[in-house]
Amino acid sequence: MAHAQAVEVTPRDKILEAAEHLFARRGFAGVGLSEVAEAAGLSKSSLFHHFKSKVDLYAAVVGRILDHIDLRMTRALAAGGDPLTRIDRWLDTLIDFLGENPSHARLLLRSLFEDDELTGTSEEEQHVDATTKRVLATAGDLLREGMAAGHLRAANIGHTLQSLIGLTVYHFASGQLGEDLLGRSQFTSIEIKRRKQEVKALLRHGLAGGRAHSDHEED
Amino acid sequence: MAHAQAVEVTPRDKILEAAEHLFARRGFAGVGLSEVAEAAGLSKSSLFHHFKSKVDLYAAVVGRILDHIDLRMTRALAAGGDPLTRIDRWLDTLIDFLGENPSHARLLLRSLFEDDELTGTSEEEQHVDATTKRVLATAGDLLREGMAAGHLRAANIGHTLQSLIGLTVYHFASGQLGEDLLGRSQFTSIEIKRRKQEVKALLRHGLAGGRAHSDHEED
DNA sequence: TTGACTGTCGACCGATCGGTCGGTAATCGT
DNA sequence: ACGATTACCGACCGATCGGTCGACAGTCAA
Repeated sequence: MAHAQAVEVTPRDKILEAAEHLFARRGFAGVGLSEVAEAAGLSKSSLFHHFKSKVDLYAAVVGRILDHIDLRMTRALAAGGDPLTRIDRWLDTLIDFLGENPSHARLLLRSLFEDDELTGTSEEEQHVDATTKRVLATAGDLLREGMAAGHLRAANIGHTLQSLIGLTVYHFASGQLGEDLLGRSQFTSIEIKRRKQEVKALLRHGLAGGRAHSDHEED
Repeated sequence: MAHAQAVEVTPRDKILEAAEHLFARRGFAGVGLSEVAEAAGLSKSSLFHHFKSKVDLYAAVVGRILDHIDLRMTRALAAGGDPLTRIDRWLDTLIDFLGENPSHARLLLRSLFEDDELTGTSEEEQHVDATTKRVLATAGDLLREGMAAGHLRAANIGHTLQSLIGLTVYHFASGQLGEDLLGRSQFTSIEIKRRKQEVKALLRHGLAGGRAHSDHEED
């Protein structure tokens, strides 16, 4: 038990870390493996000892992020409560996760674009697909539950999920444009907190009527 | 006036068209110029006669899309009406545009990611920046106007713009995932219409309370 | 001590990358 | 009729791409 994997940072993890940064910034095709190798402190040949191809490495990077999301979402929902409370906690957890690291949202959004062509037959890629579906199915169930209980307006589930992704993942993936619109980085703790407030307010009241509506609620 | 540019499809346009498709699908780094040349029916060397570099071509492609958006948005707002009507028309116009061609939203979203590094000193790239800022500034003014008139809840302008982009551009850029969630392509006329309804409903009522709220409004 | 296994590496592969160059055919204004 | 300009092309460039291969050091079980 001298070198248990608890503390030790394996070379595989160093590669994944470096690759995550690079893929998030420049995309699958925009990153060379020599670059990844250098950032990970290895030679290019050594990468192929840990991953059998570039697409395999990419899938592993995306899969790791999805695993984190899956874990934290599941944990957030397991805490119980009525649907509205759980949706709130679900949103908080998601936004916190995306706000932790600028690479996360970028990579997730990019993976939507890229994997349309990345064939998708390897084990790692199937895992990505399965985890994505699992996370989204859970969120869909949550919405359905809220609607059935009358806490949520009856809306199209698919479109609503798309809206939630757009409101969260896009925001933290928007890079310089988002920063310009906000006046400061999306990833400062104050802006992360504000994003939660704005998204929740939008989901509660829409954009309508400061005057005609009750606006005495605050977070 | 034998060959006025009204009807004629210039080779430059053919290149832009081909490049738009390809860049939208695989991104800046993922597309080779030989591929663009072939799709446009030209040799690679000829590309450099019309565009001085790859980044110049890319900027021209993005710029052309932004010009279309700018034109149609401006026209939509010029028709007048109270703020809520104009916001509605602004949304309709945007969603119609994004729904017309799957490349549009993809390319716009991709350009957010890519241009963080694409230096941005050329004339074409400055034009892209300027047009983006103009479109967003117009939309921001529209929101401010609606809030000042009391038609809209007082919300953070930057975050609200981000939300609107997320609700529209992301949706049409989401590719296979969005298709899976919807059960059919985002670009069928029925799903485009539905997206308008769902976004507007979200902006009007939020997600809250089918039971406690009035739900007798329909589009 | 040995043989198997793991991790790392440099050298190398064919292919493709963005881009240059010199030349040719057509079209233009004068 | 003619020089200039426009559009296009094939041949070519150095660099980099993803990926392979054989060698070498370290660890561990037998």
